[in-house]
Amino acid sequence: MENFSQTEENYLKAIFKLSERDDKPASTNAIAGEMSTSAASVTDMLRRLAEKGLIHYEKYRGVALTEKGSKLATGLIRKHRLWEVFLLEKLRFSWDEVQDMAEQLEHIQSPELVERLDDYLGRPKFDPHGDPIPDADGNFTFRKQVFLSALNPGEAGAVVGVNDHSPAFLQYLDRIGIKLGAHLSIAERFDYDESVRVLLGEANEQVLSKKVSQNLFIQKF
Amino acid sequence: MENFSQTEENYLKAIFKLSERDDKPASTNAIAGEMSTSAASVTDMLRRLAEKGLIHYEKYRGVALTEKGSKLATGLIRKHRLWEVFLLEKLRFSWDEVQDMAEQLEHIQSPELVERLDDYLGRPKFDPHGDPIPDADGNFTFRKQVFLSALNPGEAGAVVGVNDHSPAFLQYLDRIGIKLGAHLSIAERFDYDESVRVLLGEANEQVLSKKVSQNLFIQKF
DNA sequence: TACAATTTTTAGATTGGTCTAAAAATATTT
DNA sequence: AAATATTTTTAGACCAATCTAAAAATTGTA
Ligand SMILES: [Mn+2]
Ligand SMILES: [Mn+2]
Ligand SMILES: [Mn+2]
Ligand SMILES: [Mn+2]
Repeated sequence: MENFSQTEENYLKAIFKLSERDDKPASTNAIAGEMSTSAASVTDMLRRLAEKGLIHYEKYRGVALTEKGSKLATGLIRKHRLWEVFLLEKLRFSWDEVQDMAEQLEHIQSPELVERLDDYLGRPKFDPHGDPIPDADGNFTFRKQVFLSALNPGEAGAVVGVNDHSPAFLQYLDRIGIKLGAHLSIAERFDYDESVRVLLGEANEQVLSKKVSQNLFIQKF
Repeated sequence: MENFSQTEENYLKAIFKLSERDDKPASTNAIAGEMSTSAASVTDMLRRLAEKGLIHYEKYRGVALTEKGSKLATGLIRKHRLWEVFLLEKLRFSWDEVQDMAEQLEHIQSPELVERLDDYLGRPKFDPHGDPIPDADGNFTFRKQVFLSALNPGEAGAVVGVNDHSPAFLQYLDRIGIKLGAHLSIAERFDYDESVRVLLGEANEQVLSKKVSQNLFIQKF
């Protein structure tokens, strides 16, 4: 397999993420936003990625990954998430600290290393944020989950993932005692601001804002 | 601390290695050889590195690292060797496989990661090839060692390092049963081709070529 | 449907890293 | 010391990745 630059790889990941989000071609502007770069730079790069057969690109029409591009992006996500597990499980970093390091580690080129790492970590299926880790063939484990905001009073479930990966949000969750696997049930929903009162575990009651409830993935019991 | 490109970092390492080897300024050609690039490219890069205060550079006079450049190079070597230990000890790679991966991993930017990794590995003082791992302050553990070729018949010691890091040499050592820590003594020296007959451990006798004996570091008993 | 707003692309420039070929400086040999 | 060989630098070019400003295309609205 050819090698690609870290920049090219980051573009592929960005396009993958955007297509996954909306399930339609990613726009130049959206990619520019995701990559914190100018639209002009994106157009340049799209031309190059198309030339290398990594994306389908028609001027003004947005872009989608080709099979090849998709395989590559999935591989990057696999590496990113495995390294996150390593940093958390083995080096004892917390879930709000791993992003920047994984962002670099995902570009290490060595198929053998990825497989050994996967083995060493016990072939985890999810990363520290609850995101699925694709297997070596690029298959994601699917999990039935809903936003906390979609639960009705009386319903209960386990926290299985976060939608917002920002350190600020993750640290907030640490602070109020919510971590992956935590059990909770909806005690009350306030129409006023769409906040919810939840019972966490046995005896910990908290009111969570609408924003928070829209960023927590719950697997219903 | 500013960040430098992987290329700049690799140049610093090359210069460090060359200065260490001869203890005098590194020449443009020597660096070009080390980096597998043209002398013209090296001259270009030297100008840039000098501008950034990483090297002392006078046209036609060769180059030496500044304090700043030396600190940086030492940090890279620290990372490189720690990652090698990780790959060997944790991921079970062999000593002839780790070079390429460590060459990439050494560029991961995160001081915290290095320290955690060091901790995780039990603060090793030497890497899988017997090379000393500098501590966080850049201090190398010094070890009294000689080339096997410098030993006389009757003398004995332990193999503590290799001078040649090529997979071919390391695989050869694996093949004839020499690994770090192995005990050996000189049974006989042949003037004809400067090869030596050594006793390895209890009962394993081998004749080693001049070339091999010049690439093994021995700590005398 | 025409005009305005927005998005996207193009044009032209810059920086880092590389190359080959030629010129200049240094080192070696006679 | 002069001639020759070697090393190093310069000149000029190329590619990847980026930028700003301007032009072109598309989309939304009156
Ligand atoms: Mn990345
Ligand atoms: Mn994650
Ligand atoms: Mn390297
Ligand atoms: Mn080593």
